[in-house]
Amino acid sequence: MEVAKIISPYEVASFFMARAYDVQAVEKRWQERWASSGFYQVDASDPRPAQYVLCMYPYPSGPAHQGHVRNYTFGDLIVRYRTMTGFAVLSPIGFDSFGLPAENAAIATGVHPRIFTDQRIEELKASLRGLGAVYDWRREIRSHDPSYIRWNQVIFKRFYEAGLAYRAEAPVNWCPGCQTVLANEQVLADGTCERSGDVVEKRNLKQWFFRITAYADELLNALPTLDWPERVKVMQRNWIGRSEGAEFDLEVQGRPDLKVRVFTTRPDTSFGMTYAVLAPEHPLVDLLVTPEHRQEVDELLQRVKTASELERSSSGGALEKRGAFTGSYVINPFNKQAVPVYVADYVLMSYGTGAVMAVPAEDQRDFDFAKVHGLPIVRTVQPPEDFTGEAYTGEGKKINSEWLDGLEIAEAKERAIAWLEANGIGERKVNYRLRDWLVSRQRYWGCPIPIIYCPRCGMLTVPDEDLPVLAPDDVEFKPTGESPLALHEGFINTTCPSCGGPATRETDTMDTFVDSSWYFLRFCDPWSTDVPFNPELARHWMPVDQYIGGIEHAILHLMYARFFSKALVDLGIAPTEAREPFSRLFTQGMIRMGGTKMSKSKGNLVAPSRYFETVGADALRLFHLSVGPPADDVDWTDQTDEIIEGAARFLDRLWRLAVAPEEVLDRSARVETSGSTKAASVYRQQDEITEADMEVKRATHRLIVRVTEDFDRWSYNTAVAACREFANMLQRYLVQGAHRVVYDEAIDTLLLVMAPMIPHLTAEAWEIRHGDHIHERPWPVADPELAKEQTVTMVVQVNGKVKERVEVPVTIGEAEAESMALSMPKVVHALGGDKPKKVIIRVPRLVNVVI
RNA sequence: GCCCGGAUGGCGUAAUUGGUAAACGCGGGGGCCUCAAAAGCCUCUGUCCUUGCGGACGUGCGGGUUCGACUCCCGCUCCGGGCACCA
Repeated sequence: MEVAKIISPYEVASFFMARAYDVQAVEKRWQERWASSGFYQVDASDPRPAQYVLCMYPYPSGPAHQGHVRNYTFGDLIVRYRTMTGFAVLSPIGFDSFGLPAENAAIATGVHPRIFTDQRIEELKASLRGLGAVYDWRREIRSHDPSYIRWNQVIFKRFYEAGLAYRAEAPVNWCPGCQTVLANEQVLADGTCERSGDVVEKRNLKQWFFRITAYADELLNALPTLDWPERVKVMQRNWIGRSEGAEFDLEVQGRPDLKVRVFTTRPDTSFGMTYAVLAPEHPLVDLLVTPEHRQEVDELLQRVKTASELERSSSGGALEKRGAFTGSYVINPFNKQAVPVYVADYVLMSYGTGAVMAVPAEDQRDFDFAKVHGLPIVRTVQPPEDFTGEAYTGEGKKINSEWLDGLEIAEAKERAIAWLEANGIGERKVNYRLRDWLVSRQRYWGCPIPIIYCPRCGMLTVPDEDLPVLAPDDVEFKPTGESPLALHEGFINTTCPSCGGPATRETDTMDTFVDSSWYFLRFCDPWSTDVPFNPELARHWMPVDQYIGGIEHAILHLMYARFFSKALVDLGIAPTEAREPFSRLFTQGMIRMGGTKMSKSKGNLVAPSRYFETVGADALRLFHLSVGPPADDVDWTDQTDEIIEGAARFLDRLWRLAVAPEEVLDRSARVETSGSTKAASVYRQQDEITEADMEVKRATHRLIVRVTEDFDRWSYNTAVAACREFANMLQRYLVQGAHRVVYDEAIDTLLLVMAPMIPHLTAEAWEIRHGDHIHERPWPVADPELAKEQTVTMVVQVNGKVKERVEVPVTIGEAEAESMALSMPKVVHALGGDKPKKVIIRVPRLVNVVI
């Protein structure tokens, strides 16, 4: 590394007073330079290898909150670091700008959602700039931009044409608070809306769906190939919920025209079926109910219909399983026995066939129901002798199962399925918990679904040349809950693209998760006007090398985006490289306050602007990097401000070390000499390199190794610790008399490795020292010889307890280490003249004398 | 209920392969500088016993493996998250 050209402190006496680190001015200056220089704008023609680093598309809710700050600090660090290591890093950003809050604000204040949203975007952009995060702003996308809406609608059409989008009547989750349909994923376990908290109701409506289930197997099978946090992959696996089993028919006694089809994952337990159950919504219920049981069943159905999701699931538990006997019987094909058919709300119409064979001995839900209704229980698996539970689901040998007796479960399953298939009664079947994605929303502030209904021609898509279909601006936002689109005559009424006659538009808009399901592809080519994005440009950048976001998107967004990517590849719109869109994912922890969620009032207290205006963005960034592992949650406490101030103090000290070393000396010298004299010079005059100098040189190269390794393993907190430790050492070195060449290399290295973390200060200090831009410098490379430790502390133990520590060369031999250890007074004393039983030597770290 | 994480000083945390537990920081104590303060600098800070030297204990709890365990194994407790009648 070249010798730094530093402005001599002797030239201007008041140098460091004049050039004291003015946080606000320096940060502003560099933010403007990064914005205007185009340094972080990259194109596919760039000769450097491509990297794509992306933070999740933010919803613009106004100024950034600390969760954003954390996210974008990590993202910015990677962008700057990878750029320094020689990559052309694509770092785009945009805004997930459709959604309910803007529309609710419009209802409350009358301000149009577009105006509201654009204001919020400007506020968020200001926060991002204030943080010093760098982006290729030319590529900015907003969901509500007509050019984006257009391609959203084109993609919807392609999905529709390929059978991936369809319209169906379905019982949907209706939130009375939001006055709209919710996806299953937006309904919490207790049956309330994740957004408003209202109890969600069931309604039957014609809705638009995306056929994500067509990709269930691929979404599941590709998970192991992804470099994602294991827990996110587990969540996705559970959400897809693949289960293997068999589906088969049960003949209805006395009704040769009817059959009840059931799905089971345990075909081996079929001999233990003692009854069958239909979901209340099952179409056969009406046909199977005998007149004498009609009233009882009707009462049950009535209760189920009015019961909210909440009641139905919470009462579920174990005991109060509600059900009624239909009066009909079905024949168990395995043993030809007739068993009663019940209707019960613990069976769901939406999974499998909506009907099950009940085997109480091997299924706890069936067991609970059988107990309440006095139904027989027949074991088909021999439980262990000490088994004290009710239903037994463990391993064991088959019993009471005729030709399956004595077999293990897995083998019995295969035989049972083979038997069903051979006899034409049923077959092997795989079911998924994953449902198709309901995308219809009865809302204004979203992407309109490009469909026209013609009384003569039926359902038609809007021709490509007429896209985008845009929502009209002249609507009234009223708290009636109905979408303004459904009330706007000018929007609804149109002409049929086929026959030219009068027709009406679809008034539903798309779930905003649609917008965020392909934006990362549009970022590759946000300028294209003839296709959603140029596939060659997408091929160049995709897949995203590092995707960063919150754990809260582990299931929904990440599943939808994977589905979209696969579908777009199959439709020929995206290149195969995009099939799995995010090769590496990092999910950061959440910011918590007072142990729970951030309240609005408290949330305001931690607005980042408060720190930008005082300690500066670098201090806030340094705090977020150092407070703990990036994946862990952060508790925002009383201590937090003090830690941030500590970060600011460190920055001041780093500034002095880099551009005003004489001040460091001055401040320390006052202690050393009680202020009577000042050292004559910052640096030692002698030219020879001493062992102390070599120690600093070696520490410098070790710093490069440490920080680089820590960056690569997402351990920013330890990278910061390494830098602080190094700075502490440099300060002592300076006070004790530094060799100028060694010191300059050390401080330059420290600035370089911290440049991705605290870009403003390092850029300013570097410019003063060298006159050029630190972020355009290459990442430092350690000399492996220098990075090696020369000496190490060897521990001498007696029976595993540390007795002595001694500095030894790393090259120490076993014999030397042993004799050194055995001659130590404490070891000699412990031995008391005896020979050690055993000596364990692990050079150069440890000798353990066992006596 | 099932599936994942996690538990280390007063606090946030570190220990990358089974080898010095507590790096780095926050807070706190003492000191220097100052008329004084702020800032800065130096220093101490796991617990207990001891005047000191030194010693004992110490990574949620109980066992185990090992010369040696924060780390591996078995059994628990508590906390956080996900799923929750998915047959």
